[in-house]
Amino acid sequence: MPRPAMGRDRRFVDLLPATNPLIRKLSHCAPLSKLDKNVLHELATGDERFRADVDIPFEATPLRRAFLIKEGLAIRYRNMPSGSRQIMTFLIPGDLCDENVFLNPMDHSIATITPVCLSWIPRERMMNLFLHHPRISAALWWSALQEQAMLRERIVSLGRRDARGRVAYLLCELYWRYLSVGLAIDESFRLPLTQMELGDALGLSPVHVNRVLIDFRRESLISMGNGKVILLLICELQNIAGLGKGYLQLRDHEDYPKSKSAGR
Amino acid sequence: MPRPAMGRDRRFVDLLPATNPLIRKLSHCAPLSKLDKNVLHELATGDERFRADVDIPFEATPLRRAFLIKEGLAIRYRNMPSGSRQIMTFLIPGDLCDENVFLNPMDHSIATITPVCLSWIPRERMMNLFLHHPRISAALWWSALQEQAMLRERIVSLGRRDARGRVAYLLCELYWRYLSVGLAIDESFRLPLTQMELGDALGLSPVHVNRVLIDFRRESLISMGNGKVILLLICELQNIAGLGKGYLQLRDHEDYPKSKSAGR
DNA sequence: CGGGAGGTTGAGCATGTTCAAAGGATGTGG
DNA sequence: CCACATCCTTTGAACATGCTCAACCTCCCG
Repeated sequence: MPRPAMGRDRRFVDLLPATNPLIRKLSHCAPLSKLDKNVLHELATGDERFRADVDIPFEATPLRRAFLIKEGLAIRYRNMPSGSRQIMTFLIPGDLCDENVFLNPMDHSIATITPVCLSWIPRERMMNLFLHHPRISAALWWSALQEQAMLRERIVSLGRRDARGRVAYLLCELYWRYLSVGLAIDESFRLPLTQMELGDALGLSPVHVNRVLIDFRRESLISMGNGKVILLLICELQNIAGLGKGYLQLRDHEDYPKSKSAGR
Repeated sequence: MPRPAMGRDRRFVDLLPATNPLIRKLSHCAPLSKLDKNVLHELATGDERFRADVDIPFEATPLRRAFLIKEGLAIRYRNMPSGSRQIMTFLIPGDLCDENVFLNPMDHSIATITPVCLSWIPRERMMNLFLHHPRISAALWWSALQEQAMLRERIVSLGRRDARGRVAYLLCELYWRYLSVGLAIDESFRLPLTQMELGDALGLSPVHVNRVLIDFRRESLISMGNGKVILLLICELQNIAGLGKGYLQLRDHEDYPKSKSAGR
């Protein structure tokens, strides 16, 4: 039986997003005007590229700023004194990361998994958003709340799901997130993670991740290969994760602000 | 040896906060003008009181709104199909909870632990904040990011800390949070949780929580009784949790917006 | 062809779980 | 004021899920 070899095949960049993933994501959060979208489009300035498997440096730059992932996959992680590592979050295109988030300098680190293209957002430009673009402000807040919900869901995973449930949930979460920025096709998406990285995200040992994945494949729940995953039976995966039917789909705004425009 | 009886002594309400905890919390996030503070003060309208150990109902009200905890302790939790429960978050005075956060209707529930006093914030008033009070907007965003950091820290707990580390961290987190809204005196604060509830928050069984707590007391790290905890050796607790010295203290804004006032 | 990274497999082990029972504290009704 | 009921804590012992360690395998790439 040929090995699926899911892991490091990191030469590819993401499937091309038709539209700016940040705009796409925030559009789910609040209705944005043309102007808002333009502002967002010009928010993130010069691109900077990073190789795979490197830390994104911070201390180098004294001034704090945010950045936006444009392409690639990164992680927010923390090394424990014991030598183990916990991956807190995967950062995918469209994700915004404010360094101010660091409660303490180097509370954690951010590293690339694949090659990453990101662009920096100076502090004052971020502030201008709040001063002059209330709908974007609302969208940012709302988006932060959605991310909170995702983090809470991961807390549930680590707290109360067994290994199978955790793996199943992670696959679903990543699928939904990629879907919401237009980077999943059908039930498949790129997942260039080693089993060790998966373990570090799931609070499991790599070998146990391995066993679960093998089971899932044997049960025809998923199929992997070439750094891509296909979720063959999403419903069943949700079941294993203990989620109701459409559990974590990102819900769009409903009654969100029909505010008067607030141009710069 | 007399039992410390930490658990249910829920008759007391919180120590009286000298000032509005929300304002107190957001002041850490961005410099607020007098006006901002007034707005915040009048943000949350009619008080509503709940008994201990009841769910806060939502479906009853079709219109979505947020609420603010004014007094008491509540939890955000989820019941798993298996019958177990995961507590995602403790809600303490000053915490804002937007029902929109629910990614899906009843994605999870909110229940009181002690008697709780909260007040509702209508949707449109929330929106006005973003339209007319940019510094508050920024503070809200920033506060949401801080909460994210807290959630990530809990992910680390559940993913990579052993039982002792989890308990130690939780105690520190609650202590810091109470401190930031002025509800901790010295190293002690009210903790009206049963060991079962602690277990549900920590992803541990109640009996194991028990054993850890007993150890901690034997080691004179903490002291409990009457629904109060005293952290006798915070440094050592942080060590056990694998945190550096001042790890999770809430850091204040530094270079945050010195924006022009933006009165209504 | 050789080396390295990652995947697979097995066996013993450990942390934390489950189940069960008993002990204190508190509140209620007789 | 006592008896009882309830809720929480404490303790012990068997058990289980997932971990560690170690080996081997496979693929890819230089």
